[in-house]
Formats: sequence, structure tokens, C-alpha cells
Amino acid sequence: MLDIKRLRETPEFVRQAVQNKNERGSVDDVLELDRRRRDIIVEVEQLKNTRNVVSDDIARLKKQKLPADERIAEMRGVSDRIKTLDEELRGIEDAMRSHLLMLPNICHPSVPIGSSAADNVEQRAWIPPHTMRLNDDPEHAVLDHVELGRALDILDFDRGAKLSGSGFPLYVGKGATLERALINFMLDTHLREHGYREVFPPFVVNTESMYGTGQLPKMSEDMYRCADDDLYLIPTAEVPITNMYRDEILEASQVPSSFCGYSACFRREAGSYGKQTKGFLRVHQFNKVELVKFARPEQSYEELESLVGNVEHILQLLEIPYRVLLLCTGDTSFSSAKTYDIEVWSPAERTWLEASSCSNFEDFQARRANIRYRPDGQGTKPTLVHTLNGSGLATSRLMVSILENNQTPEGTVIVPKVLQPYTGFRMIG
RNA sequence: GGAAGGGUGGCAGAGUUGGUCGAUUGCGCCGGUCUUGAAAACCGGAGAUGGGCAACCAUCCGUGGGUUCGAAUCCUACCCCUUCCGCCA
Repeated sequence: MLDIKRLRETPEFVRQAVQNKNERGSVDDVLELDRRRRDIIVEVEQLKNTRNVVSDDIARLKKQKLPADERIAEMRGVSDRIKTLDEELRGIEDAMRSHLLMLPNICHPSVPIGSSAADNVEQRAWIPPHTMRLNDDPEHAVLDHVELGRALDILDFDRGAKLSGSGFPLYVGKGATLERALINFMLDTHLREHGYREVFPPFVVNTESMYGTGQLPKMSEDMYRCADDDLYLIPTAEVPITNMYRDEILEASQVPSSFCGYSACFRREAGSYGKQTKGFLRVHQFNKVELVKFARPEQSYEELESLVGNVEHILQLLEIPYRVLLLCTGDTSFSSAKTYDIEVWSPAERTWLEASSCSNFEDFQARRANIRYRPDGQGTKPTLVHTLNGSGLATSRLMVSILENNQTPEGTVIVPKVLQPYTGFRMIG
């Protein structure tokens, strides 16, 4: 949610920023409601003041055993008027909030203006030498991850579909072990080498949490919902981890702080059928290690760079080819002010696959979720924190890249060195 | 699912014959005195949100509705927490 003051002070700037993001929300509707809101506040607060003054008067008269009927009668009309205005005010504030919730975050000035993925800017790419050799070998056809998974008996998409429907992968044998190894390796690296604190969050959350991080109201059709209990399956651990401090005021010593956490992630992916849906490319349930930071406003962009660096470090240790993209305004998500995507190479698809998205939300989520801190310790005014998060990383696309890039001409797959202590085996097949 | 108790300011914890209760008190916090310094002691200060944005005003005692001139205090619905029982792992 944007700061209403920003709309009041620089409406034209906000209008342009919304347009740059290819979003619809109306700045003018909000401003009109804001004006009406303030008019009513002035009137109703004056009335409340007289009511308070007269009520005190009545109390005094009663104490002195003097008649107060006249004053009481006087107040009847006032109270009714207050009630009417309060109702009207609440209606306006609700409307204003829902309009405000439809306005996207404003992108940082360093974000390139553009409308689609074509306008994203590649920052850098990292390619371990051995993989390219294999990719260009004409003697051996590169198998894709589905074929490899079936041949090696480690992924069973068909039975997964029998259990739950398509998009619910089933890992078996060494595939299941490799998945678990990958999760543990990433968590360990983040908490031991990158200084994150580990959390293991609930996988279902309530409505308030979904609003807090901005999944609601915009993305409701993409969420699995448990209607009986009004709970949602989390689409990412970002939701519970960021909401840990919802409606709290943090101490100065707690900011900045960094958390990493594993969760299964659930996405309905409504409306995306027909796109890349093979195997792991688009699934309804996947595993992810999420990174979340609560930062001081003046440091949040440094924190974003280090966050991206932490993700890259994982990929380098795994020896997976990747590139880093700076998303343009049109491709940057609703709540984000600046986003880097990290994509891994799939030799079988001959394309880059998004494996991580690292964003600075500035105070956009914090304002919604009401997460503040005291910048200079006890006694200072609460200020909104900046929130950041990034996938560090999602396993499904990584699994594609690991299997395809590490396949041998003999049809086996070599387990990345750093994972071998976790798997207990060096080779699949 | 059944029964009981409870939700008050950063925390703990008072306050229910409705009327200076935004709220006693303790801890914690900030400033000061004392001290070489610190602790202790003593003195003083300090909530959040909104409107003007200075004085000031309004709102906030789980949430919403109701009664009343006036509610933390009465009525009502809902939410959450704790404990016990049952059920399930």
C-alpha cells in the first residue's frame, strides 16, 4: 500500500509510475475520497468535542444534585448526527483503502521503464565450463528432466497425477533423497555462511496474513483456500515469515534482520494451462527455501544486492549455469519496487528458467502489514521497515537444471559435489 | 466437539453501583542529581493513530453492533488465547 501523502503531494508522479507498471488503479479516485474524508473528519470531530464538553457538564451538575435535563435533551440530536457521520466516514475509509490496495508499488529510479520481459536487462551470467561442453556434444542427444526422471526411476509424474492431479510431482528413491539434500544444503549455507536465522513456518495462513504481503486481494484466484476454516495454503514462505512481525514495533537492534525458511509452496496457476507445463516447469506444489529481510530504509538497496549475492553463491556452489536479470517496470510485480530474477539454464529446453526472484518492497508491505521499528532505540518514533525477499531457491527448476546439466553420455547423472555429503551417493543410475 | 477462565499501554498487572480512566502500580525505557565512572537511591519525562500539522482537537482498554447525554466498565454477536475432558496422532 502506498503512502496517501505521496498521492497528495505528487499525484502526477504516482499516476506515471502506475502506468509504467501496466497497472490500472486510479489515483484520482483515492484523492477524491481523501478530500471527502477530511471534510467529514473536521465536522465530526467538532461535534464530538461539544459532546465531550457537555457530558462533563452534565456529570458536574448531577454531582451537585442540580437538574441536567435541558443539557441532555440538547445532546440527543448531536449524538445522532455523529452516528450518521461516523458511518459515512467508515464507508469512505473502506472505499479509500480498497482503492489504495489496488495501486501498485512505485519502482525505484534505477529500474528500466518497459512493458514486457523483452525490456528486462541482463546484469551478468555465470557458466561453469564443463556444462557447455556437454550441451554442444552432437554425439549424444540431451535428455530432458522428465525423460531422465523416468529412465532413472527418480521422478514419477504419472503417479503424482493419479494422487493429486497434474502438477503435483512425486519424487521416489534417489530423487526424493536428492530433493531433501538440496533443501538442507541451501538452508545450511544460508544460516551458516550468510548469517540468516532459520524459521520453519506454518504452511497455511489466515486472510490478514495474505493481505499483509499483498497476495490478497489481487491474486485470490491463484491461491488454494480451505473454505471451512478460512485459511489459505501459502504460495511462498514469504507470507508467514514476513507476517511474523505484523502489527509489531521492532527494537532498533532487530533491524536489519534476515530469515531463511523452508516451505512447500502451493499455487493454483489458474489460467496458465497450455504454457510450459511439462514436468517441473510449472507445478502446483513445489519446495522452496525463502529468504526474508527486515531492513532500515537507508540500507534496503544494499541488502537487496547482498540477497542476490547469497542466491548466486548457492548456484555457484551447485555449479549451475545462471544469469541475473533486472526486471523492467512492466515486469516487476505489483508489490515490488525493484526485482532481480535469477534464471537457470535448461539444455534440453534450450532456455533459461526462472528459479529465483529477489525483491525490495520498500515500505509497501510494511505499511499494509504495519511492521515498524524504532530507528534510534527506545523513545523514538516508530518508522516503517523495508521488507525484502528472494527465493534461495525453489527446488523444482533447480532440479531440472541439475539433472539435465549433469547427465553423462552413459545416461547417468552426477550429483553436484556439495550435495554428495547430504545424499550419501555420488551418482544416480 | 464439551466445560471453565481470560483478552487493558514495550512487558507484567489493577480497574465492572457507567461520569476528569488514556486509564493505579511494578518492571523496562529516556533525561537529570549524586559518583572518578557505573550500580543503587532520589527527581523528572515518556503510548499509538488521525485532523490542523503550532497551540490544540479527535480516536484507541480483542473485533463489530446495541443501550445512554456519556462505556474499559451494561447488553449482544463474533474472533483469539489458556486450562481441563473427549477425540485423533
